[in-house]
Amino acid sequence: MKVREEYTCPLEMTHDIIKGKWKPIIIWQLSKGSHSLSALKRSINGISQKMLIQHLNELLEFGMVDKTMSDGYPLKSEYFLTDRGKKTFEAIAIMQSIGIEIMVEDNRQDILKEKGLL
Amino acid sequence: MKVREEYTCPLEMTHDIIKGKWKPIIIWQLSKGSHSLSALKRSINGISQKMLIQHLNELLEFGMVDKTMSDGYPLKSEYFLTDRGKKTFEAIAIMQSIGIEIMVEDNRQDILKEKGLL
DNA sequence: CAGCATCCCCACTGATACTG
DNA sequence: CAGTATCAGTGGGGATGCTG
Repeated sequence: MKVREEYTCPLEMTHDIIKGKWKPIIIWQLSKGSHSLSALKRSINGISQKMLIQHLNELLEFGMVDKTMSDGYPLKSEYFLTDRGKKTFEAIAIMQSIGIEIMVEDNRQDILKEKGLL
Repeated sequence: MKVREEYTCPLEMTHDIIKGKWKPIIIWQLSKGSHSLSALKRSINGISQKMLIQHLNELLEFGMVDKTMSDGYPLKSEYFLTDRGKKTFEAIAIMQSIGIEIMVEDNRQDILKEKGLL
């Protein structure tokens, strides 16, 4: 993932972390209790395993996510949000509420109702 | 700009709006009082005029920004946040504060001090 | 179940030059 | 000042197949 070499404003920092297509949803699902790769994959509509792992690794690099591994079989790894990741979740929660408002204003509540968000 | 055709979750909606490289900073600067193209360009480090206009137009499409034009010379146009844009600014303000925290934790306060953010 | 390696494409970005 | 047009590079995203 390509990030600016120089940050002239803190906003650029957070944006570089958030801008990946799947990152907000991954953080969202991590906070909702999905911790294993397979659970995350199941809970995120349309993501491929490769993209999931790639974005998780980037979140690891940014210190938003931490990971535990067991070495026995079957393999089991767990991802969870760090404090920094939890803080970032707050921003993502607001993004979620904005998305809901926009969909309501645009009369697209159908999807929200389907998902029990309304 | 490419967006998902189908939204399975409101978060994807907001993310599609925010993901452009310059959009958060543009919204930030709009809320800080830069309204003309030239003022925005001056206040945003490293943006080209083309990218500025392109992102502004996308924000117009999403209903985050509105615009007024006068037809005399010299040309004068003004961009400003809609209510929806102001709401989105709230999320961006949080992103900004997260960025500040990260830079402090990573001992990169130098930039923040330069800009009077600390 | 968890994760890596390849290959490919297209969308985003950016530089430059031109117009009202 | 405000905006359009064109062209080129690249890296993010996705499909697929393999490994422990």
